[in-house]
Amino acid sequence: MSTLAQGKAGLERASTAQKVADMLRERVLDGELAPGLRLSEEAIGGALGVSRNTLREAFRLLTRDRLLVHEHSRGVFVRRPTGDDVRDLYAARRVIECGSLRLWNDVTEAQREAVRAPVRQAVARAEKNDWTRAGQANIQFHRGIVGLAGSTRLSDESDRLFAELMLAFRVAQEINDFYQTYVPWNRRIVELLNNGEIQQAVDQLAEYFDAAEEDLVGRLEVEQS
Amino acid sequence: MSTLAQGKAGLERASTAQKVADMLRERVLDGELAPGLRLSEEAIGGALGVSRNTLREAFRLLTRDRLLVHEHSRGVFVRRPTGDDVRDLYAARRVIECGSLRLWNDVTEAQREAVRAPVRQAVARAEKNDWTRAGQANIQFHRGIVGLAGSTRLSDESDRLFAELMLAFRVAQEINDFYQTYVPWNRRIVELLNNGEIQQAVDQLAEYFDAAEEDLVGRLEVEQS
DNA sequence: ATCGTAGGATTGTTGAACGATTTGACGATA
DNA sequence: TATCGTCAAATCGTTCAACAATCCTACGAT
Repeated sequence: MSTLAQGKAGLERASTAQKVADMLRERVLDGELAPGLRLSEEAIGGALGVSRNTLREAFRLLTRDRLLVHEHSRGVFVRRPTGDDVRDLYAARRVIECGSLRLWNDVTEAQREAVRAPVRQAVARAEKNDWTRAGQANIQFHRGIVGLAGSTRLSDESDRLFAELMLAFRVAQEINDFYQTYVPWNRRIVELLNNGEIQQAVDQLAEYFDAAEEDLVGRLEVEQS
Repeated sequence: MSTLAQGKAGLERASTAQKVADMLRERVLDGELAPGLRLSEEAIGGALGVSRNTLREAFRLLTRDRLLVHEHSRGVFVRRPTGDDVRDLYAARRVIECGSLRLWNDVTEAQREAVRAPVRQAVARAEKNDWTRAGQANIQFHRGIVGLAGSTRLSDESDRLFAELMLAFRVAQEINDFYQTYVPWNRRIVELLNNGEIQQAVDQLAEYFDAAEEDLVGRLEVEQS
């Protein structure tokens, strides 16, 4: 029964460490815990009402997700992506997303719609100048692309890359206006896909990555000083 | 100074949890800790002389690497990959490695050599019927391919995929004879690359994945019962 | 201004403790 | 005989307190 299988997910009690990690992840991604900030075990543990041991387990989880960095005997810090990190990030995205996009003709219609729908949303939100939500839709667009590959492992890793990129955006102070340039670009990619011009769509996506990377790295190195 | 930079890596004291995780990782990958086995906190912790808290940190690390699975209030187990896992794994590898291979003409000669050399090694070892080392060289071949992308994040994730695949091999009981069929295949791929026939090489690699996946899934579902 | 050095703060790790959950065996019931 | 509670033992989840190891800072000495 599918209903029972669904309920199972809800039944799985999340461990305290997992819940703490989820809470901290949100705080990091929404910017409340800024990149570079040191997370004191005592302070955070006290504020959240969990023991140091449990908190350290949560830290390990987020360190593995590359949201925190762990320095021996110095503590954990909110990751502060560098220009090199961003280059590495985009090198990975180029391979993953361009490779996934090439599968366009081999996937289900539902998978294809998971690429198209977020672009429509992004366009609509951009017209209302709601750049925050437009940005979220943009991420959904890229999640949809990776989803074409049909691998949860690949999708999970991509989610980590996206999260890390969000941190880089924060360092570069370009939360809102970044997507402005690229929404039409995404729209064009979907058009090419709908016309069956897969190779052109892949090329466009690659160019998008080139431009986005250069832009972000540039702003980052300025901020670095 | 490069010598100083090298020394730095050695200076970084690894935490106890990290060392324990590394030791357990070896034991899992060399088969001493078989897939499906439950890892008692008390037994393992006692044998290794570390406290339960530290051991649990190590477990978290390996769980994140998908070598262990954590079931709430039941403990951690050595992962036992299913047919679906293998399909997911290969879906990811197809995208990552085929996408990386396409970059053949855009990378340094050293990167290309990191693909060729392991194949020569694998061939030499296969001639001596040293299938264990031939298998290791085969992995180096695929690591080399991913390395073409130049992303440590992508390479790290691929290493996790490889490790998980080793577990699947163990469940399928096909440690030694598996690579026998595929060594010549890899040789052919390198030949195509050297001749500049990138697209053909990518196609061959994709076919290799198809065959390997089908083979492995088949043996796995037999073993499942 | 640079270089030790001592002291305080924080992390690394341990061991014990106790509630919560799972497991498996033992009967009771049909 | 098969199924269903019930209960005890084992194990996990989490906290707490303690101490060693390490890092950071401020203070002098040169």
